[in-house]
Amino acid sequence: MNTKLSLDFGKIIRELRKGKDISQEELGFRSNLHRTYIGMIERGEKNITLESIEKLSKGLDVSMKLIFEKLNKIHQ
Amino acid sequence: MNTKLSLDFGKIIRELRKGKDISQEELGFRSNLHRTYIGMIERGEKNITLESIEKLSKGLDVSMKLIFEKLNKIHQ
DNA sequence: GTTCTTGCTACATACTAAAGTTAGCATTTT
DNA sequence: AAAATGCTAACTTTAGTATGTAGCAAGAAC
Repeated sequence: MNTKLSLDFGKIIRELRKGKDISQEELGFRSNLHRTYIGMIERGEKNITLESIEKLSKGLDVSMKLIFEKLNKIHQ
Repeated sequence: MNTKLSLDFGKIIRELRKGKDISQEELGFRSNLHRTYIGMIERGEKNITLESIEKLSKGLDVSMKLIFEKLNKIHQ
């Protein structure tokens, strides 16, 4: 992957995770995704699906709406 | 699939498409996705990826942010 | 009023690209 | 040194593409 979109999305996830001050592993637990997969997402290497976006949003305790509001600001 | 999330997402896409008064095939052309895939998404049968969400949003001429605002209202 | 189109959608199947999951080790950071 | 992250590689599952069939509605047409 590594498209502008996946890179921008990863940046937002990393920013939100750091804002909560938790590790990739901890976010992995909270969102039921593997820690290495979290890393791939943050690096923009994967094209995440809707279900996984929802898992991440729950793990980060934010709404998907918020994620896309942030994405809207930095993307394009 | 056919999770609550994919069903809710599909409902919003169908609603937006009908609002533009275009067919699944026409939306397929505009978003560079296959016509049958548009149908599957609207029926909640597939777990769409971020890239395809962006394609759909461009084809529908709305922002991803708007899609998730609408999703937020009906989902959960 | 029953036959032709015509357009749209549902649905089945099959293929191939890539998402999702995991393990292991290297590298960076604190 | 320990904790966190990067990175690779292998594997399973599924998204996404493609083609084809069937059904339904509306409308025109003879």
